[in-house]
Amino acid sequence: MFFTTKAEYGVRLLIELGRQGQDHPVSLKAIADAENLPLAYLERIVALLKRAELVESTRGAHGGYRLARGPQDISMDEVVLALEGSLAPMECFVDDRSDDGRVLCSHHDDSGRGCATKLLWTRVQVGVLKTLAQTTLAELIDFQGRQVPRVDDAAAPRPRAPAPA
Amino acid sequence: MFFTTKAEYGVRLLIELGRQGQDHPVSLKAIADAENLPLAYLERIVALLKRAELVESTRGAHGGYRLARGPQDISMDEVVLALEGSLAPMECFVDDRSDDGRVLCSHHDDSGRGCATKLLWTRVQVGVLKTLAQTTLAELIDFQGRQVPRVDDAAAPRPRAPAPA
DNA sequence: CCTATCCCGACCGCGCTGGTAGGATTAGCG
DNA sequence: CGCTAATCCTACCAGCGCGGTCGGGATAGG
Repeated sequence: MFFTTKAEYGVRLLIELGRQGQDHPVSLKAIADAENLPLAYLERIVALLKRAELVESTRGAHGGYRLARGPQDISMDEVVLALEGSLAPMECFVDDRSDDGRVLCSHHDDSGRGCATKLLWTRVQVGVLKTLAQTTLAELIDFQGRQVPRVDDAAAPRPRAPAPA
Repeated sequence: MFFTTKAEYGVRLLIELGRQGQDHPVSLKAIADAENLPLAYLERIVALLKRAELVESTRGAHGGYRLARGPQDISMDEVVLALEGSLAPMECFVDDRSDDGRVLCSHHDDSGRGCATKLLWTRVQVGVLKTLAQTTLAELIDFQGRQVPRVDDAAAPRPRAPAPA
């Protein structure tokens, strides 16, 4: 499993916020009901999004949350990073918090030569980060709008058997 | 964490086998010593590789393991798939074992509309699978050979501040 | 003041990961 | 014919992180 439900729920939450528009705050209760998610758990998740300045909150009665920016300005790398902490593909990767979600392998040398898996995990990580960065919240909201359930709606470069049953 | 140590150890194991050449079998003990890994645990890992027909074994004294094919014919998607089971980015993705490691989301509909995160996770998964498929064992072995420790040796498209301290 | 909401910290069961233990089987070698 | 080096197999176990709950505090509208 790459990601935990934190990422899943968090993204669902953002989508729900995006659907509602940014004029009025939406209560967590409403989102929890709509998406059928545990409210108490959502509270902890939305806290992560707030710390990352992806959502803003209004306290008190009729309060709630709203997106801090337009959905087209929210890319998924920020979101997933905020929710999951870091995106290390492997345990030995250690966060250097330079600017983006890059992390580095801490095995510089066991037994003289460096660890060869570094190349592999780095490639994977860069790939994932790039994929996430290229997907915006707006896309997901839009996707959910159309959604006549269809596989291969993603980036599915599979020129294969075109004839279904 | 994307991957567990099974993937890490398994890949290291294959690299070690690749370095030794395919003429004589290499004992797990030797690999465990060279890579400083727990032997008993390696046994369970190599069993996965054997089931996937990535390595072959010779029993008895002076036995051991060797690669089932040349390192340039072993791509990492096969390897990681064999070691980790499936590559589902999210829990709701369920293995359909069609031909490659693709898996599908099982939430076809909650509350009418389909789940919007599907687009995101599918993209990530396809990306990872592609990255893995494009990396061969031979590359990793070769990479370890050169290895003057260097970040940005992977696919690092970051034209940024060129001047370090 | 009451209530809806955000906020925060403590707690907890469960499953999986990483690792161990112990033994059975197989094959080269003296 | 045993000894020993190796693969093989199954059961076991501790620790930890995930997913989730609980209780209560702060805050603001009616």
